[in-house]
Amino acid sequence: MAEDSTTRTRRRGATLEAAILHAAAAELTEHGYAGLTMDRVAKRAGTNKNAIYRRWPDRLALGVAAYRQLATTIEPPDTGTLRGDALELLRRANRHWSSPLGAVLRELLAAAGGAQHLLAQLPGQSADAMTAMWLTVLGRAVARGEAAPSALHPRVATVAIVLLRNEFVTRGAPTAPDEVLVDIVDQVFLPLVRHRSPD
Amino acid sequence: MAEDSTTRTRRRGATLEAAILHAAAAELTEHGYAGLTMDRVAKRAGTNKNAIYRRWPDRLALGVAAYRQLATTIEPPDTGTLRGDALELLRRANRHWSSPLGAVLRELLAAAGGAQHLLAQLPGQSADAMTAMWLTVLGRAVARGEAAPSALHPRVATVAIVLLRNEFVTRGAPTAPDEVLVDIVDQVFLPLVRHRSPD
DNA sequence: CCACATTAGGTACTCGCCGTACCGTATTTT
DNA sequence: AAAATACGGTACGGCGAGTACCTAATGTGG
Repeated sequence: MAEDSTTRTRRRGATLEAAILHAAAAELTEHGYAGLTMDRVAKRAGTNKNAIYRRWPDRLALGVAAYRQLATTIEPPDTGTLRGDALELLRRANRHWSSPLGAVLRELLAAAGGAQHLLAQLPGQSADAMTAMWLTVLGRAVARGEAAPSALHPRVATVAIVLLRNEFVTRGAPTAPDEVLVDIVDQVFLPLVRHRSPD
Repeated sequence: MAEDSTTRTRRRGATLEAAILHAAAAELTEHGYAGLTMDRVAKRAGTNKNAIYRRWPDRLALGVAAYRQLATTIEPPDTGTLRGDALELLRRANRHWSSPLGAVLRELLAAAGGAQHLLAQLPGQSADAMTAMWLTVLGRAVARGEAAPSALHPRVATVAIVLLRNEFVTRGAPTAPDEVLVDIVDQVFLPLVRHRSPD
């Protein structure tokens, strides 16, 4: 058949799915989740809403899937000191949550409410991954004698990151000053993991 | 004029405002914020949307105002021990966040995004009020010698409640088991405020 | 190489709900 | 009594989610 400039072979399957996700990710960065509309995604992907609804049940699911495209997974740091590792982790989180992408993440978290199956798909958000990272860092510190073994406790290990997240939730803060991160580490995290009552 | 059964003197001003708020509060408890529609509130209050929009700029503002009707302000406990006070505060928060009203609060927080002027109107949510309560309790503990004076630090004082809130945010948990509260107090809060590095 | 099953594309539609406009009428104020 | 104010009724514009239905392209198995 005639291949004029606007005609390209019809996409299907994985190709089309990738195009939709790409379009959704672009819309997400430009307009946020609130401004993510199915019609615009469809138009931008050069297709229509049917193709989207055949793949994702609703707007939220598409939003989560598109966000995953944008988020990168991270490796635990190893600066040699617990203080350095903790600060590095907090700074990474601070950068991410301060970025437009962080704003999108917060919108998605809000929209997901308490739907675990969706929350679990948000990288760096699944409580398990975050906890594992802090336990890794803390485990090395225990081996170096920088922290008490009894500190290897999920709730203790993640105190710092939880406190930082709180800064974003309660203050509507766009970004947390570095002093806050230092404060969290020096006033809360390090005292907590160092001197622990023998229980 | 004839007063048949359906005719009552037309309400205005504060009377009407109270009726609207009452209706909105009822809708809020029955359907949550997501299910709070202006049309239903108007109908339930026996008026129409005009009367609402003359008073509140949009649905969110009405939702916040209605929530305030439902939420009660609280006094700091005084059980005689820091552990008792802390547990009591956490249990109160747990009860509230577990209740339908707590779900509404989370919806409102999500919808408000980072709009301080609205966040500030949510009782028990304004960071200041919460912080003040914990500092009060902690101050008494310091006076009793149960905690180090250096623990009188906003971020330290509120650690426990922040951790509990985190349970609700990350797990979509409907309620936190009491063991979690005890764990937070004994594993994190008390160790932190008791043995602090002289710094 | 052809019949058939899939799946994309196009379009139009329903539905819910926010927010606004207009206008007549009751109540208050002067 | 007249004027100003605020309520009540109703209708409407707009947007966006999700659905229905049909046509056309693609791929697959015989």
